[in-house]
Amino acid sequence: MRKGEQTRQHIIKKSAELFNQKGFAGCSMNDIMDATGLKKGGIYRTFSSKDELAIEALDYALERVAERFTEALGGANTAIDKMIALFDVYQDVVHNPPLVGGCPLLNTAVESDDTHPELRNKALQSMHLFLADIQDILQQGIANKELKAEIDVVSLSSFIVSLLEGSIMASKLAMSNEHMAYSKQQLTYFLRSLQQN
Amino acid sequence: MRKGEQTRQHIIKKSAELFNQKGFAGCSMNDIMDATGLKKGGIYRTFSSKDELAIEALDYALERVAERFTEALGGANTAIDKMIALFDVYQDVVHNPPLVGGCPLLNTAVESDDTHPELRNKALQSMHLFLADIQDILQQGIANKELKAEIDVVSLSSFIVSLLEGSIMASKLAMSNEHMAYSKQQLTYFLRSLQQN
Amino acid sequence: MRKGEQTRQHIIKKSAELFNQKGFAGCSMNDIMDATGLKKGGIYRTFSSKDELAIEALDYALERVAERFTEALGGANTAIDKMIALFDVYQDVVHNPPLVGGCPLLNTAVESDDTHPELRNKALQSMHLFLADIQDILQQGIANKELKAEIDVVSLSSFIVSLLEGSIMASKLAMSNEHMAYSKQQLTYFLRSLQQN
Amino acid sequence: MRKGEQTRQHIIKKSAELFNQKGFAGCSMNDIMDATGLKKGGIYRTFSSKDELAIEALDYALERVAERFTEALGGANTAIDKMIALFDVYQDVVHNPPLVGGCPLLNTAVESDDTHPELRNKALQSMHLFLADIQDILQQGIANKELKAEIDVVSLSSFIVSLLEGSIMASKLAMSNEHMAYSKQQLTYFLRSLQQN
DNA sequence: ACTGTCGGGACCACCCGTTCAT
DNA sequence: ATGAACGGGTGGTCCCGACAGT
Repeated sequence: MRKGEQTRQHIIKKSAELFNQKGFAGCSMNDIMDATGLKKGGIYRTFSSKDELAIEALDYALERVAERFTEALGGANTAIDKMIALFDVYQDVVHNPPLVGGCPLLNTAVESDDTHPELRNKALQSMHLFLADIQDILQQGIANKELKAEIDVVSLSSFIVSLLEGSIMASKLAMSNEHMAYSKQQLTYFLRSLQQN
Repeated sequence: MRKGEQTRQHIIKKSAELFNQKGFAGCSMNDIMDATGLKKGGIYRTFSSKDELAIEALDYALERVAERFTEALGGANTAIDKMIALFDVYQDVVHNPPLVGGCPLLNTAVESDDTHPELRNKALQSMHLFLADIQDILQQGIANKELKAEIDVVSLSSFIVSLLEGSIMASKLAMSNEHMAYSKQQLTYFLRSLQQN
Repeated sequence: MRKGEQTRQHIIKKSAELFNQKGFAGCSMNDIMDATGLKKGGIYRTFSSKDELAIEALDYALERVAERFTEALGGANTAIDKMIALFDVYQDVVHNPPLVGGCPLLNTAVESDDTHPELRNKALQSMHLFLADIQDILQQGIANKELKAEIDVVSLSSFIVSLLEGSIMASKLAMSNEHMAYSKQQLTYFLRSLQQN
Repeated sequence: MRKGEQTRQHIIKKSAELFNQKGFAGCSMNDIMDATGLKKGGIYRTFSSKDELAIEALDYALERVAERFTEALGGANTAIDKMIALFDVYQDVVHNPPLVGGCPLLNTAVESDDTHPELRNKALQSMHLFLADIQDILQQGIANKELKAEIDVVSLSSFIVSLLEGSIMASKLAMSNEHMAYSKQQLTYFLRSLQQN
């Protein structure tokens, strides 16, 4: 890897964490300078604006989290187990989240929905991909006769994503993983009621 | 109401809306000046800092939303109906939310969890109150033999709040109320499975 | 005069001198801070941008010089004497110009002709006014039978302005008033040849 | 010509045009990078600073214009015709100047007289050479009995240079060659009055 | 007594001319 | 001749304190 590319990745990684913790508006280029150890010139030669950096950092953050979901899904067999596995990715969101600062999809969505269309769109696309993956898994579960055929997979996948993100918010706010655990527990009950007997 | 108190309420109302849309860091005192029509002196004589204003504005915002929830609960009879009624408060979050900018609990939680302890605490207290209300209702449902006795009301209430907030995030992000509707639908199925037969 | 208006005039005066010496691009807001004794906040509350300040400062500079020309013209009787009087305004351009830095019309024209349309326009309008004044005087000279009737006043006035401005440039460059004096001398010879005998 | 020398000349030519249009302070090294197609390193390996480049570029610019004057003088026979020929070099200063951006002597003199002694000196030397050339021609005219013997050639040459430069300023400002034409016309009248009969 | 004008100073995102290893 | 980095400077905004006019 070329030197510049290394620096680029370094900046992206550090700023992804900062933006995810402090938000786009709440994080200054000085913060990023301090975190990366670079000076203004070094950052601006790589990224032409804070906006551009934020977008690349968000891409990075969403990818890192997506990888963690993919890993988690790989360790589960049934559709229900896979849904539960999604919650395990954030089971210790308070002390050991997949990305420091919590879920970048949630953070970006909430900050940028009324203010920053470009970031909003990135988050939206990410949610669509997430929903599509979950729909595939549920469909598979129906095909495998694990789940009842009458399930509305579009509705159910939306419900699962909303529950996951809401639980992350609640647990981070309360600084306690209990809300993650409760949601996972209730979801387990619910999904069992959707099993084909 | 005294003149000063009127001004105070006016500032709070306008700034609550602004903070709820643009966030604390993303909203300047100039924005508030423009929205209220007052000058710096007028605002600073009433509130000693942006922080203080933000806190009062958040109180206001949380109260307004709480009122809407109380109203909604008043129109429902059973525990299950009441839970569904909560989702109806945000059923048109995209075009007609109880407060412009969406849910202040969600917005504040996400922005301030890593940055602003005072706001975080307000949001946390609000969530605790919300959870307690829901727990009471569920308990009542159990007492009334509407709901099964073995339900863990702490867990279930947490699950419902998480689902509600996550749905708000998803619907605002997608600029479509469908996610609210899906969550309400799935929750309805789930709660039926918890009914005492 | 209100306090703010005093400050405003103070900023305009100081920055007019700075811009006239160092040019628009060559003069930073920090230079203006130092010269005025104010900080950024104090300047930017009065002028919304460097551009706006530059325009007001140029207006001021052009007016100050125009006053000096008007004064000089008042002290002369014949058209020829008035033309000579114009050169006397800048006769000690090296050590005692009407505005420190030299002629704002010349300075602005040369710096902004390819770069800053708004300033260019101000300078152009000023030149048009100057030309019109000179034309009036020449016309009067013809009417009074001081000057020959066949004189092309448009052409002659343009010639006089060009000569004046070119002389200012030459004298400032050489740091010697001799070029002003030479031009005045030659112009005197020339105008005598245009006298009606 | 060696490769390095070619590059050097390319940089000088392009930057001479840029400096002549935008001025020294108004033109950044990035502008020069863009115009030359070279990167920072490539420019700084050839010139050790922006100052050094500006000086070399000014030399180049002044030489190019001097060549044009020499050419023009070659096409004229009498002293008076030669003086007129000088004005023809800039007769279409608006659309076809000898160097894009206008007269480098004028531009440099006006920008640098209060700010950049080194550039100022270059311009001053150039004016001295110019004045000397004109004095020679006028002296020759006197020797040839074309012009009256009592002419003060120092004064007259200064007058002619001032007129020429002032006309360039006026025409560029007005974006019309008329001021050049007027000055040439009036100068013609004047010089005729200096002819030996 | 109260509202708004005025100003401070830290900070903002970003660009500058420049250096140096490659 | 380039690509990478520097660090101070750019124009401009921030939140806020002080104080003057009514």
